[in-house]
Amino acid sequence: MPTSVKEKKMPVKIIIYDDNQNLRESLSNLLALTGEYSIMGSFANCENVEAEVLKMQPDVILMDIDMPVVNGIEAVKKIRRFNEQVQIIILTVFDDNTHVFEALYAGANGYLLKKYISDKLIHAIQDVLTGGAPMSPSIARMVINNMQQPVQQAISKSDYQLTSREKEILQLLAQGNSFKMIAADLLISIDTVRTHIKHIYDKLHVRSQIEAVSKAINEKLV
Amino acid sequence: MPTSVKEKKMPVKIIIYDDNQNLRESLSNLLALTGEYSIMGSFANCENVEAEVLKMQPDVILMDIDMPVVNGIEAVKKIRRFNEQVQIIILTVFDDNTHVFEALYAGANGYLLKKYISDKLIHAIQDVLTGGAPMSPSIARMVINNMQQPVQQAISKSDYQLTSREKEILQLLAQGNSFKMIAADLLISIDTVRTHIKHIYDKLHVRSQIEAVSKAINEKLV
DNA sequence: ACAGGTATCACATCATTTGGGTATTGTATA
DNA sequence: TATACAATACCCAAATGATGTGATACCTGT
Repeated sequence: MPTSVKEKKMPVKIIIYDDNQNLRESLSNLLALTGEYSIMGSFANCENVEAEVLKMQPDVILMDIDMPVVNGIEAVKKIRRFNEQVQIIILTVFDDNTHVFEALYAGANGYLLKKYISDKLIHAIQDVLTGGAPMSPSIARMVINNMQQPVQQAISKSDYQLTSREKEILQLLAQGNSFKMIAADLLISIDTVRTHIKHIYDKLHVRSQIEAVSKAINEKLV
Repeated sequence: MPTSVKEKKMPVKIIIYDDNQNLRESLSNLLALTGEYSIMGSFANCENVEAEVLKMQPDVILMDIDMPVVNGIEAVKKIRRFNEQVQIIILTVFDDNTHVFEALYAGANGYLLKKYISDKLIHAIQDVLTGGAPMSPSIARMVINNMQQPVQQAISKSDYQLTSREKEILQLLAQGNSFKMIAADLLISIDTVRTHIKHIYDKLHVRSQIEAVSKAINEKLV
């Protein structure tokens, strides 16, 4: 968890990257109104993002995605190579899967659609500073759907009615143990292991160790 | 994306599950104030959740987690077996990883901490109905951190300097093919397959098929 | 032209796995 | 109580895999 809770008094240092000059000025004005934020700089592109971040040591960066020369996602990656602390909020018009996930994978802390700026930006900045991750609701939905996918496969998947002993043995097998090692582990004879494994093969409709392990791991049976 | 946009006029049908009677009444009152919501029912436990949801066909369900008999996460799973449309918002005091992910995996659409109910509940209900996923900011942060993990593993992962032929053979092996089948597939002799596999074992530091396949799949080499 | 790496093939030996069986015990259940 | 199933154990014969040693051929870079 980030540890960027500000001490009182100290204004929050912010840098803005966006190629639209009007927007940069609007943001600066909006943030200046509160008196709690100090705009260290605002830039139309990310050509010198590393130097700028290093020099100004901002607490928060507001980052557009679609900019000339270096796009915002690349810029986030560059920043994250040397700075894990700064809170980065993406401000963009893109609400498609690709942009959202690339940005979050790259290391962004929040993702706010531009249409919500006037409503939510101040709140979003407070969120990231207190360890939250502000996202427009539609973005959050995409993220959740993304994490649910593998599970929905899991739900539809049958478990082949393996007994608990058989699951145990399949698990040991999938971890790379030989019959002999499994027998030693479970304190039973190797022939018993063989019998269980024969039953497992029958139930999984496979004919060898390798097929069983492959199927077990791929279908997350273990 | 969900298609539960309500037509005007029709009030939004809501069911509440929470074992705290005071909270159930507070929620009902809060929602009744606006006149846009119709509380179809509120229950202290999920014993008959399936029948209730089937009968009342709610648009939104507000679900506590910690309830006697059937907990909220199990209830979400039960509901999702027959109803994909209803929007489920978890209302809970739990903000730990386990509860959050289990709930979202189970099929919840939003996750709101109880301390934010007065501030955010109305908004959260609007969110889920318009395809959003309301989450408390700290919850969103957990979700994002979770999705960033696998990538960081991926980056640090070594490739053991396998040649392309070796990777090809390892892949076929991990799909459950015997040496014989691999040889037939690649139109080479079984002894050649053996040799490649010997080299693979050396490079992966393993001594058997299963160990190699287990390592390959778990480290996403294939 | 030579060294190093890759891909190919062969032979031999020993260990492990597989595919048929059969059988005993205990537990749960119709 | 009779039946079914899970877990245990054993046997035999055949297939497959593990390991070592050696060899040929083709690139690539020096």
